[in-house]
Amino acid sequence: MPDETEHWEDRLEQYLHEKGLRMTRQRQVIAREFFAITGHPNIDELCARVRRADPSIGQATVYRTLKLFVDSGLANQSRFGDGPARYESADVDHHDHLICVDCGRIVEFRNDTIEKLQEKIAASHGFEMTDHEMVIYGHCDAPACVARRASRGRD
Amino acid sequence: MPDETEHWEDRLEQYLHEKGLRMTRQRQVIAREFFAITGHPNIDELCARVRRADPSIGQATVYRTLKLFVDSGLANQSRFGDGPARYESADVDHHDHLICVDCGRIVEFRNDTIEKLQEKIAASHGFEMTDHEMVIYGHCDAPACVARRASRGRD
DNA sequence: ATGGCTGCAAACCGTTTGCAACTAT
DNA sequence: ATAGTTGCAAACGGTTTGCAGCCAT
Repeated sequence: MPDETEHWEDRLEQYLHEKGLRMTRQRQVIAREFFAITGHPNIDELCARVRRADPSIGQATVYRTLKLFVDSGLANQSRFGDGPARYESADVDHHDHLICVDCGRIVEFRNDTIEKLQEKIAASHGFEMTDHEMVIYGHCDAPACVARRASRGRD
Repeated sequence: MPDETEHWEDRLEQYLHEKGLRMTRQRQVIAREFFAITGHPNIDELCARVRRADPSIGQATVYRTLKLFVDSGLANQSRFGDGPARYESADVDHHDHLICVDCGRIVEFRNDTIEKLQEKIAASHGFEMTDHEMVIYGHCDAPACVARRASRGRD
């Protein structure tokens, strides 16, 4: 189990060293921008941010670097519905997602009862659980969403 | 709530009629093939089967027809990991999926405690749940998978 | 100097769409 | 007759990849 208290700088450096890979200016910039974001950026959003810091960085490099982060365990990839892949730092505890089908707001939650049940369910079917995804879709209580729903209901 | 005891023939016909749409030879063939499958076919697999029955049916029609089934509530779409969309008949009770990361085997399960917890979690965050997806990934106990894992563990 | 890394553009793959011909109503 | 439907092929959007040059080691 990785030491979650280490900073991503050290963890990334260590991973690169282990694998004989190299720390580059691009990887530094992408990592700095990525780990500064609290949220679930997709590649386009990340690309925009990265390019504000260094416009010369190509989209392909951002794709390749995020894949590197996922492989190294520094980031997690999620897919919500049909949309593009979204990423988040893995330096926090595991959690699942709640998504508003109206405004796209993403809320994180964690429920230990469900986590434990998942293990149990997997085991009862002869599976050794390695991972899981859980996304709940619904209408959130943001004023704009409630209003939109009310006016649609009237039609 | 739709009457689950009606056959898909009637439900489809009713939906088409409601929406002013038409029953065509292609839709009949695709529906017959789709509802005869127990499993989670993707478009390619379905297409292959449909074309065995009628080689003149185009892939686009299969895509459009499955979308129709989903819109009508006759089918559910799922996405597992990165792969293509998979479909299954909605004429059975809701369930979630357990997928073997080694062989791709898909096992269905249902757990009412989790279902109820999901509602509660959504509500506690001010969401009105409309849907949810839950996929557990793991290593299954099929002999081939156990063997593969054992030999990989030795490396 | 070596071999990993980069940006670019082209390829890829699942899916959607424009179109002219066709067909269920 | 009307308007929905079809097959085809082209377009699409997100992602990956081949390549020639670049740069960290």
